[in-house]
This record gives sequence, C-alpha cells and structure tokens, in this order.
Amino acid sequence: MGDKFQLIHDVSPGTTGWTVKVVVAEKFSPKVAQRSPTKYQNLTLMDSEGSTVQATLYGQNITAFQDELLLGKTYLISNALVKETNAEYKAKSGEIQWTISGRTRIRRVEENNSNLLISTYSFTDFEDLPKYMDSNLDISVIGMIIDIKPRRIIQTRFGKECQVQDLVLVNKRFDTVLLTMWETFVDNECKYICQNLRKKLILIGKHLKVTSFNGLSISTKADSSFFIDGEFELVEEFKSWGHTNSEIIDNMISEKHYLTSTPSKLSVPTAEKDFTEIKNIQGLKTAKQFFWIKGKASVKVLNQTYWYMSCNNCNKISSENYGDIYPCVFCKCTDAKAIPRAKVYMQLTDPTGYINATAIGNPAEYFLQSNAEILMNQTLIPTAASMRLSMDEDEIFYVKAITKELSTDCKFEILFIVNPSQIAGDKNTGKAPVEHIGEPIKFLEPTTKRSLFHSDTDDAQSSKKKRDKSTIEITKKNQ
DNA sequence: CCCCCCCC
Repeated sequence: MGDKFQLIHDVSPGTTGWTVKVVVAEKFSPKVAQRSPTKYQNLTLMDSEGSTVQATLYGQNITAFQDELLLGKTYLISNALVKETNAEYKAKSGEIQWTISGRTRIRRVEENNSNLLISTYSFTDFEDLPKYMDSNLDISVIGMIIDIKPRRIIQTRFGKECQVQDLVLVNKRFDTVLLTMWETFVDNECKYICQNLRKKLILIGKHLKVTSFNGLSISTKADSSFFIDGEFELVEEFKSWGHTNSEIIDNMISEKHYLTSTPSKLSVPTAEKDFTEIKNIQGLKTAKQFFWIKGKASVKVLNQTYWYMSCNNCNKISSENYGDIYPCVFCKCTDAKAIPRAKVYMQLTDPTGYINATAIGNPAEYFLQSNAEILMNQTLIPTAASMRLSMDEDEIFYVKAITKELSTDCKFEILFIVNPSQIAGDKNTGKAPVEHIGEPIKFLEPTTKRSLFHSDTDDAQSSKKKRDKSTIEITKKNQ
C-alpha cells in the first residue's frame, strides 16, 4: 500500500481534500435499524498500517454500492462523511465513522492486500473448538469447504421457521467440522457455495459461535461475516496445502471419507466444581442452559417407546414406514427417508437429587447399549438382559435445559454421555478432551452429486440473473 | 435459535 495517501487517523470531522487507501476488512449483512425502518450496513475499512474505521451505508446506498466495496479488495476513498460515532451505535472499530454515500469517491485499486485482511483474524484451531461450546463467544475459523448438505427448514422453540444449511469444513490436518449457516447466509453464501463447490472453496468466517448441536458444530450469528475464495489466493499457506493434498481432498469430497475419520472431541470438566448439582436445577425456570452433571442414569418407566421414526435429514418425527422416501413437512426435504431413531426417557440422579431427562439418538443408544433398529423391532417390554436399564458407575452427562414457548417448567435433554474412564485428564486446563457419545456427523446416503444439491437447482437457474445483485463477497481469480 | 414425548 502506498504512502502518498492519508491514513485513517489523519482524517477527522472537517478534514478536507483527503484520500485514504483501504482494504474492506469486514462487511456485515445489511440490517434494519431498531427504532426506524432505515436499513444500514456496516463495513470495517483498514489502512496500510492496520488501523480501522467503521463505515456505514444507509438505505439505497447499500444495494448501489454492494459491488463497489467488496470484502478483501482495496480502494481509494475520498469525500466520505466523517463524523463522531454516536455512542449508541458505536461499533468496536473506533470513534470515527465514515458514511458512504453517492458523493463519496471510490476507486478500485488492483492490489492484493489479503494478508492485511487475514491479519485481522485470529483463527481458532478446530481442536480448540470444544472449549467454546455453547459459550456464545466469538470465534473465527478458516477451512476448506468439502461438502454442503441440503437446506433444511427448522422450527425454533418459539415456533418460528428458519432455514439452515450445514457445510463441512476441513482444516490442514484433515480434521472436519460442521458449520451451520442460518437464514440469510443460506440465501447468499450457501447459494454461491453450491454453485462453486468444484472449485474447492476456502472459507474464512468471523463472529461465529460453537454449539453442541450435532455433537459439536459451528454456527453463524447475526453479525457473522464470511470471506469465501475459490482460488486460494487469500492465504498462501492454504494455496500450497490445497495443491499438495488435492488427491486426499478429492477423496474426502467424493468418498465422504471424513465422515468417520474425525470424531469430535469434547472438553469434559474434571474438577468437581465444574459439575452442577442436580438440586440446583430441579424446578429451574431459566431459558436454555447447559450443564455438566456427574451421576447415574436409569430407566424408571419400562413401558415406553424407545424409538421413533424420523426424517434422516432433520430428525423430526415421521409418519412413514421404515425406508420410505417422502417429503418431510418439517424440513421440506422432498426426498427424506424414514429411519428409526433411538430415544429414552430416564432419570438422572446424583447425591443431591434427581431429574427426568430424555436422550435421543447416539446418547440414547449408548446408554441403552442398543441401536435404533433393534429397539424398533423389539416387541416385549425390555429387561436388563435386552438393554442397559441402569448404570453401575457414575458417568458424565452434558445436559440441556429447555423451556418451551408456552410451558413454564424445564425439560432436560442429555446431549452427551461420557464415561469417566475415557478421560485422560489435562491438568493444565481442567478439561479433558475425549471422544464423546454424542451425535456424529451423519452419514449421507450415497447419492449423485446432482441430487445432493437438488434443493438448490431451482435457485441455480434464477441465480444468474441475481448474481450481479448478490450481496456475498467473492474473490474472483485475478480479475 | 434445530431431534422424542407433553402442552392445545
């Protein structure tokens, strides 16, 4: 970046005749203002010294400039409106805010300052993700996209329908993680990814969170932002990695080899103080929360159904017969398959009390020491000979407390069960990474490439028209 | 913010 221009710090309210060369370091999704219908979009601009300023676009300028200010690209900017940021709206990048409007002069500079962009990120290693599980803390990740699942519609606990779509990312050690994209990220980023998956896209995301859903996965937040690049030019390291390992990656993509090779690890607490005593959550009325409990599980109601027929795409209940292909009313998948899923209603006890809790899927199968298909075919009321009905030793449970919209009391759901003997113990962190008994990344039925993306083919047709209007940021090859 | 049951 050159010297003959001003830096961000040189520009104050009232400064005239300035030009600053900046990289678009962040570009957030447009939002609607809290107390008015005004739309706004925030960007973070960075100069050659790494200083940043928040720039904001309003109303019609958002769409007008969406192809002018691309994430990671370099621009000469002059005549933005420079003012002190209203404390109420202050973003973290600084006290000064630039407003970009029709009078702002913006000139694209063909420079690759992606290293500067990358320097603004602090990537979390995949193996450190468990430390952030359900914490809602911001994390950033970088990885190659090796798979994208069909879009799903889900119902939140407040009855709202949302669209989500899962990606599989692989890092340089060939570890994989699921990234769930929500709502607008499905319309924008996922649509682009579906159309370009052959290019081995690198994804860089920030302001993401780690959840315990599906074992352990990354999820978007409202202010997440992505940089998706199909040519590896972003990160030199990844470029050479991608080329060196293209055969392995091709194999992961085509054979879905990753599905069984990289189980998630959990950070299981080892200190007594990290476990919640059951007496402290009995009758709890809080919103959703997560707890570690050390205790024993047992089935108190023998005469229950230990499985349900589910959609293989979204796990929601199905009225179809095993193996049937059907349109799922919940996730809207047109070719969902009905498969049994284990569930068990049990009692969790520790020395301080007990709660009733449900386990579904893998934790249920682990506890019962059975599997969904066997449970489905079982006709008699089970006995200790046919399945495990109680635990001899304490095990460790990761429990989610759920309050439904119209219900006052909490339900508890067991997400993971860990046998203490699995824990190696890590005295430095007080957390032990173990392979958990949670949900693995699901194995997709063998399918053609085409049908994998079937739910997006309609979109693909209209997308050409829309491409110029797209709000996603894409780095194209050496334009 | 997403899996069963329940709730009407």
